[in-house]
Amino acid sequence: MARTAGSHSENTGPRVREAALKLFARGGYAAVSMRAIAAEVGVQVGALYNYTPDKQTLLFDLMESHMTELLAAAVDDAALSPDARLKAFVAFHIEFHHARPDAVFIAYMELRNLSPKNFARIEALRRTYEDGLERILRDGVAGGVFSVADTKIATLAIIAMLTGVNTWFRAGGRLSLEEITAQYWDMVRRAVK
Amino acid sequence: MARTAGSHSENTGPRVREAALKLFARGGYAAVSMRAIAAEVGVQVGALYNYTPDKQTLLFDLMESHMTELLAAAVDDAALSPDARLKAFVAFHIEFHHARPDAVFIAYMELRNLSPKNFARIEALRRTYEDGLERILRDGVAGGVFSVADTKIATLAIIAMLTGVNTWFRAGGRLSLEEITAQYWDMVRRAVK
DNA sequence: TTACTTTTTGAACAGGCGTTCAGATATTGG
DNA sequence: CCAATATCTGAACGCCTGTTCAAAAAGTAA
Repeated sequence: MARTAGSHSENTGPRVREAALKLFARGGYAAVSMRAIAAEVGVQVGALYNYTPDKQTLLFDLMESHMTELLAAAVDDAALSPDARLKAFVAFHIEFHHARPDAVFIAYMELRNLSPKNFARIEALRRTYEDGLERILRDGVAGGVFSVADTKIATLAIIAMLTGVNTWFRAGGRLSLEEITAQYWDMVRRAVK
Repeated sequence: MARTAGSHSENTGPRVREAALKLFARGGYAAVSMRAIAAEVGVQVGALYNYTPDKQTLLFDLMESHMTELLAAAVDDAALSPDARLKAFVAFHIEFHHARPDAVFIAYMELRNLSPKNFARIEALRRTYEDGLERILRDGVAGGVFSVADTKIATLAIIAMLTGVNTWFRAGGRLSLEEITAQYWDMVRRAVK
């Protein structure tokens, strides 16, 4: 056997990435073999190397895509009030992360499996995202509507708090995501006031 | 060669656990081989099996020890005011976690590598810890000094926020742990007021 | 010294790992 | 229909995996 009927890189490529995303999130990068990814796709292991030069790059590409999408989606309208901008950030962060639990999990858990160079690139993207929130806080402090001792620490604290939702929230539970978002916004708002 | 000069289980046992803790935290459970742990201890791989029946149990024992120590150390004096109790909790959580970054990292990252039964036991311990904080919040709400819409959500939000310190704080940086603790207490206090 | 226990070695087991590549088959364009 | 290209298979490479165990050396107690 060789090329299979209907095979096409436009189909197989995304399916390789989807399978890797799912399996890495479920079992961890180190515990997932290339053969397991191939089996999930329904292909022999050698075929994966048409779509990635190696396993490490496959991981990095997933993380970089996630961070790039995050940055592209995180729009901040500096014309609005700091309060409105912060509220929008809270809602955006919760919603965006909730919609892609696997990518979020990987982006937070598999940093140590990146080569130093790849790690630095992902970290730079993350810092850019954090800077977006810190800018809001700084503007609020400058305008006298927020009161935080250190905007960098408040940034990290807020992001950690919001990202934590992903570790426990499951749709269909006691509260809807909207209710949870409202409560987090309430806590964040008061924490910086 | 066989038994080595000076070898004794009271020495080797703890060193096996220390090596496993360090290497699991650094590289992840799945990526760390028993041979790597043995090399860190300075022993051949077979010797490890005098100290653990298998790799999985070694991981579980590390996590269970950590959670047990956490629960033993987290004392809450219900005679104090909710405010004082919450402040003590914040300081305790930051300090306790800061003192054992490897164990904390493992306890949060390697849950998926536990067998279902072991996972359930660790989760029960974690829930017990969370319940301690929630009790403080509930008492504060009942006494009218705290105002939170949902004590369970506030519990999870606060713990996520505090645990986040471990991901970025390094001694010798811009701020001391005491200053950071003060700022987090400030944010937590206002978030529940 | 002797008998016994504790601890470690070193080799072995069966199987899994990431990666490579020649060759085979399917698709595409002329 | 034919030639060129895209895609996949299947086998192989050297190496690493968790675990087991007989044998050997060190420690202990009489």
